[in-house]
Amino acid sequence: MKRDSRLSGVLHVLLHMAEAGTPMTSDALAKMMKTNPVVIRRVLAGLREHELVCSEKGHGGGWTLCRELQTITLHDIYLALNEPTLLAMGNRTEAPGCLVEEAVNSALNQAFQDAEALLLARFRTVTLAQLSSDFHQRMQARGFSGIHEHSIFSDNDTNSSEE
Amino acid sequence: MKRDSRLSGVLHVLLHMAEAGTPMTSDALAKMMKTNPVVIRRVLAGLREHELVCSEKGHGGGWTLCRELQTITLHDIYLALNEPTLLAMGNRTEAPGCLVEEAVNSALNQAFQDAEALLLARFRTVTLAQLSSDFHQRMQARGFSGIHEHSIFSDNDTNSSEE
DNA sequence: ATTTCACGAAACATTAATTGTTACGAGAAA
DNA sequence: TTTCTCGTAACAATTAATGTTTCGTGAAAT
Repeated sequence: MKRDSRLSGVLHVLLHMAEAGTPMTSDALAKMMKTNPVVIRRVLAGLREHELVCSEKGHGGGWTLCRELQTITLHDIYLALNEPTLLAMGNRTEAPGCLVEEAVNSALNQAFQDAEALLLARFRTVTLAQLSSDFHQRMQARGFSGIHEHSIFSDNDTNSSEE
Repeated sequence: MKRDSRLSGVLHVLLHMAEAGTPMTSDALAKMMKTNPVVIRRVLAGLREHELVCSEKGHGGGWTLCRELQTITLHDIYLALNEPTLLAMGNRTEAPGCLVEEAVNSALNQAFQDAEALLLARFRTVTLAQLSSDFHQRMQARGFSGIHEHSIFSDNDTNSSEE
């Protein structure tokens, strides 16, 4: 079964937005994520409803974070993504009339619920600020000199194009 | 994202096989699971490779459990299903060149790995014998009198058809 | 022997979910 | 008034999963 990478993708996007300081367009984000601008808008529209990001039209418009990094947890983002499925497995049917099915569901549900609870608990403990801090540490470790250079984020990002 | 219910389904099937005593045909199992006999064969073929079930052709043939219930854990079955994905979410890319991505992956992977480990640990502790025992307790609780009746397993199962 | 029953396996079809794309509208700045 | 950007709906493409058909093989019943 294929894994949903929207949470991972959104985190990537939000951290880049935090670094940018200025609004980032759907086009720019789409290129970073190697996807389509409309897909970016679709996902960020959900975050906007939860007031995690703001969008502005017109010249100089685009997407910005509208809350402090340290106030946004992974759980907030998970909620803003509309609580996507966490586990790839589930029971065949709920509301079974079959006693075998009931016994099976009961055993599996205990395991599934505990795993979900663990994940959500973790999500609550991680803030965007922590991820950002981790990112900056990695930059230090890679010998970033302190002021703007090419390829701050990656060897592939070409957003620091012609200057 | 849709959940994979093969584990749940296989458990259902195996417990019914355990109750039956005699070989069960793919057709009979398919009707129970409201699916196609070929689908049943596909799934059980994997279990056969791991020597959890045996199949026999011809009259009186079908599928039987070939190990004792108490020796089969959910983890054995999970392995026999070829270790299906446990979590519905994953990282956008591994092997990132982007430091933001690295920071994100690192944080998420910790949570994901812990949740997976929890699930697998649980799977190791549960045997088919326990599920079977749970099933029998549920039968008692429903007032099963002790000898064969109609609808042992469910109000829907029509395998105890004309007698 | 022949028929019937059952699995084995490959090829193909269908379905459902996700993702990508196009097109057009509306607001804001240059 | 032109350009930039998001908003939205409709549509297309892709992919994974599931279901179906068909024919082959072995085993038991007749």
